[in-house]
Amino acid sequence: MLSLRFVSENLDLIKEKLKLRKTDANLDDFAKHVKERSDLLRESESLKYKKNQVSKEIGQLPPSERGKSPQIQEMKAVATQIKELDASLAEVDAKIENVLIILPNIPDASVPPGGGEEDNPTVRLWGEKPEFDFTPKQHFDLGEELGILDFERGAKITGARFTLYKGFGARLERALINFMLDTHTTEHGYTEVLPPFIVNEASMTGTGQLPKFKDDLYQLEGLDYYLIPTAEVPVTNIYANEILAEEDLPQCFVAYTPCFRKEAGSYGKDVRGLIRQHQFNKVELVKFSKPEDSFDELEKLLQNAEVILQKLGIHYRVVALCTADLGFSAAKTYDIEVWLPGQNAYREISSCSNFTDFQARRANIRYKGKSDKKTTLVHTLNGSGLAAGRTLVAILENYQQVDGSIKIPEVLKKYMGGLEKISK
RNA sequence: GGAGAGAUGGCCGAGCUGGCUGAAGGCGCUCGCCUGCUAAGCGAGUGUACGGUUUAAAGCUGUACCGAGGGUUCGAAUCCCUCUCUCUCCGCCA
Repeated sequence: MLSLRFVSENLDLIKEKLKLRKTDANLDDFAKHVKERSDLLRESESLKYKKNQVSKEIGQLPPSERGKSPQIQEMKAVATQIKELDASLAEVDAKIENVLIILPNIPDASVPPGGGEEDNPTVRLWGEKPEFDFTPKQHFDLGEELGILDFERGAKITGARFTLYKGFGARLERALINFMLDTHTTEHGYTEVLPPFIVNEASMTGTGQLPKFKDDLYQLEGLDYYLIPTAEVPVTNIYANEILAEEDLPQCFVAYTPCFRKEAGSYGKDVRGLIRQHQFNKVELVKFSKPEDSFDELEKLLQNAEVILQKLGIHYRVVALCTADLGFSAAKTYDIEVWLPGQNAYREISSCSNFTDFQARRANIRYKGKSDKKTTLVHTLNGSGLAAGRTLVAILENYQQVDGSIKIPEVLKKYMGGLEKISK
């Protein structure tokens, strides 16, 4: 969320930025409402001042005289007036809040302008596309033939976009999760957390999923509880409504969680295979940083995520999301896109973002300076490190052999009990 | 699920027969003094948000906040209602 003050003082700038993002918001009456709010607030507060003063005077009267004090009648009227003013104020506040809460973050100045995915510039490439002297297969064919991925039974148990992993398929996914967690905790200094997989409405609002993206979430019937679409939600909310000490920043967390997404509006996209599931596993990196450090922290976080693919020896590219492709809460985002030879395409495997103070304002996460003693909103960041399911896809497609077996990447062998390859 | 107790400032902890309580007292922390150093001691300070004043900051000032939301009252941390969470006991359970 952007601050009321910032928005009301920069309406034209906001409109301009919204255009870049290709989003729309009705800001027509905003200035009017802000003025109205400030008038009501002032009036209400001055009446409250009067009421407080007079009430104090009444309290000082001897008890015998209190009952007949004309001031009581007078204050009765004032109290009614205050109640009416506050009711109007609440109405205006709600109008303002309804606009602010669905306004996206402002893209950072370094974000490339663009109209869509095709305008995302490539920041760098790592590794090379592997050469095959046969036609590489797609992961779902490989997985089914090896008996490690069972899409039909997943669909039977639950429905479309749910998959049953079996044998070394299940083991490989677990190996990846452990490999990622170990790397980030022991080599990159992140603290591992295992958060709840169900969160309340306040948490979802804090990170920006609610109220705008309710359709993408699984809500538990009759409750204001939701299945998490990413660990970003529970982990960022660790510090909701807290004030941290400056010397405790930055704080870096890594969490494995399953993620649950309705994928509303993606019918017909990636219908086969593991790429787009309603439930998938992900290792997520989350940071809380001082404002002046957050863009440096983003670069580090991105590199921490890249290391996973480097260690796995899989070719990828990093793209910077352009203004139109940026997510709702993000000020800047890099995507890591892994090479999938079976698909002959790069596919997103991680998204690393700096949310600046956008989520911190919603979730009310601040820190107190050591010298200046001021409280300031922190900056929050996060990125996948990485999506486990898609990483498994990348391994199947990049490490496939002509006989349909899968070589195990060196770094994963110890997590696979020394296994060299998965074969029939 | 049943019965009970509780939720106060960074922490502990009073207040809870309504007004003098933004909130006693202690601890912690910060600054100053003192001491050869440390400890002890002395003095002052020590929440957040929003608004007004100000070129700006500081300062001054107003409002709100004693788990959350409503209510009663001229006036509520204190009374009433609802909710959330924590703890104890019983039941059930991985």
